[in-house]
Amino acid sequence: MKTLTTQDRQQRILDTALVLFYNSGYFNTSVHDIQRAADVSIGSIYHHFGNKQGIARALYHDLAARMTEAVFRIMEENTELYQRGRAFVDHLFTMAETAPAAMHYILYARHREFMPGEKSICSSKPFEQVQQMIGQAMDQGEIRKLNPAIASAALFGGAIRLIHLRLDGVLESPLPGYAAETWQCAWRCVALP
Amino acid sequence: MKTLTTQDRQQRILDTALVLFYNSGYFNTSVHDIQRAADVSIGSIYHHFGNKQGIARALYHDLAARMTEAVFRIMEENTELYQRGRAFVDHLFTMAETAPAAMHYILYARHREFMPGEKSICSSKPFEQVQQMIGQAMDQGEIRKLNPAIASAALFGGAIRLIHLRLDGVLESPLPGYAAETWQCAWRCVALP
DNA sequence: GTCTATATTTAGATAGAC
DNA sequence: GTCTATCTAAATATAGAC
Repeated sequence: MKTLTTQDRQQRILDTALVLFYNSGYFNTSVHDIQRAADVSIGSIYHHFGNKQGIARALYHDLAARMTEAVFRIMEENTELYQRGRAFVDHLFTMAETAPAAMHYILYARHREFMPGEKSICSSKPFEQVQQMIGQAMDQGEIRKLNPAIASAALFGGAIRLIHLRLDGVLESPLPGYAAETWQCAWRCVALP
Repeated sequence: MKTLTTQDRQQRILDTALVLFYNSGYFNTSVHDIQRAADVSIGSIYHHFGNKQGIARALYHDLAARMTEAVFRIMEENTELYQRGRAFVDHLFTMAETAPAAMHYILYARHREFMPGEKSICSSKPFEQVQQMIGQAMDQGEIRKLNPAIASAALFGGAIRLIHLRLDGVLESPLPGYAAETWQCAWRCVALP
């Protein structure tokens, strides 16, 4: 075995918690479960995260930050909404396959139930970026003028729905195979006449 | 005060539990909370529902049955997917306003976390009815040929997304006002060229 | 069927040695 | 910073009178 740095330890606690939350849910996972699975002492967990909520919050901020970064990168690498949205769907679908626990935690978890005071993922940074992106495209005449909420729901609601189905085990094939058709489909909602 | 029949009592337990689950979540609601809020003894609850899961299951079956009935009625009253889907969106949006707790419980709750063995809402009766409805419209040439999962996600993913936003407090206006535009938008995804 | 009182278990959290 | 041992509160569930 090798010795762990403090950072490694913290990360391992988070990684382990994420998987347990994914498999059993936040409330069915005890701090003792995390301690056992991460092979770390319970004292260590409380030292770093204060309490169980602290673990949830740390995870939330980590994953939200990563998502923000991804959206930012996508917006830099593409100029039009059509390309950007497509890249975003690709990103989400890929992530759902490679990091299902993380995807689940971001999209699914009833955060309010265990992180009171934390603002909903729908009001968070990456979500706002996407809204902004759509508003811009509307102003520039790339897409139809629509209620912004309806436009974003129409553009990404289908993809999100498919992710839910996949994470629920209803879809058997990997999501990336659906990305092209999903996006073409969604685009029709907002495309100019 | 008036005396309650056994049925009234059971229903009141369920109604109370639903609201508490909506406000605080299943795991943050204790059986004692339900007992207190419903003004019923804890013995009564255990007598009727066996355990806490029993309450959740009874609620689930009740609400799923009501949803199945609604879908069935909509299918009877309309013949084409365009009308049926529109009526379904209306139904969902109205229900989200008049019975948010019920809507939340159906759409949102992580049922697997507290009702192991129960099949996901996505594999349940009303969901299958909708899938069938779409398949039929595809066969009859009312809509484009698409992967069925993508088609249903495209048609109703946007509406579901808006319901989530509304229940999360992100949308301030009542949903029914969005129904027409939402459905017109969604329909473009599947409309013939 | 309904009630109160109680048993049992387990969770979250802390103390204090190292 | 990490650990073990322990405390305390609360939740699910049961027993048994009415």
